[in-house]
Amino acid sequence: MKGTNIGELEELVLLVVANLFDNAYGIAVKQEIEDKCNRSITISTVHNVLQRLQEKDYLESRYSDPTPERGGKRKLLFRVTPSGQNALEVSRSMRESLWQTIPKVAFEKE
Amino acid sequence: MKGTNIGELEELVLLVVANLFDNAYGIAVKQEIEDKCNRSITISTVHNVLQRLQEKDYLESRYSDPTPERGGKRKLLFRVTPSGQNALEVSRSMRESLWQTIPKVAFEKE
DNA sequence: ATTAAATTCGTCTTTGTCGAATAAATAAAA
DNA sequence: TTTTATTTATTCGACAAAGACGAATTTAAT
Repeated sequence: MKGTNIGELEELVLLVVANLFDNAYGIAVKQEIEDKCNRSITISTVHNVLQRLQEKDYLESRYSDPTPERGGKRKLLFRVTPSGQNALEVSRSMRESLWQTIPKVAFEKE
Repeated sequence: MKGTNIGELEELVLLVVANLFDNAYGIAVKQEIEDKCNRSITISTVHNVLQRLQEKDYLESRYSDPTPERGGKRKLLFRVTPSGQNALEVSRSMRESLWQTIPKVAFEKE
């Protein structure tokens, strides 16, 4: 079922891109995931996911200008599309409604 | 990284098992996912995920007695473990905190 | 040339998905 | 009453999609 669903890491990356809104490129996303989410991840994994999200039309991208620092080549900047925003909202509300109906007994220590 | 992470479907199934607390077996989980989550899924997929969640120690199981109805063989009933509950709470709060910090501009129509 | 910031490529593991096979119970037929 | 069919349920084997990484490549400043 290629393209319809949204994986766990894909959702996380989508949220992080939204957070970084005007500076969302590979390395920044990696940093944010490691800092805010306390989870280690390699840069190639991040790029892989960013690319797949773009293929699914949940992200769009453009190149920035190079920056005047050593090695400061242009960055591929990402932004969440309306479709991506929708996907995020759908999975959030689905899960929240399931949380609301969990009977208390389900989580009781016996 | 086998065993540590929790996939998107695994999380959904975990939430559904919590919802069905004393009647969480394969077919009931399948029904619940199709009804409440508006998503079609086969019974073998459900069983596969249930089994993997048990291997990860996020679910535990026991057999029920057979029921006196046609074909009413014993069911394998699942319950969320404390570890599974924790996994659910961790991913929920991680995502919620990311939602809280998304700048409004990120989701503005241009 | 060398070093640094970034992205792309190729490969492998884990998760998601299904069809078909098997098992166990009741009901119907013979 | 024993055997055949039907129903509820789980297990098995295979493959596709998502997650993950190391190494290679590109582009810019020193």
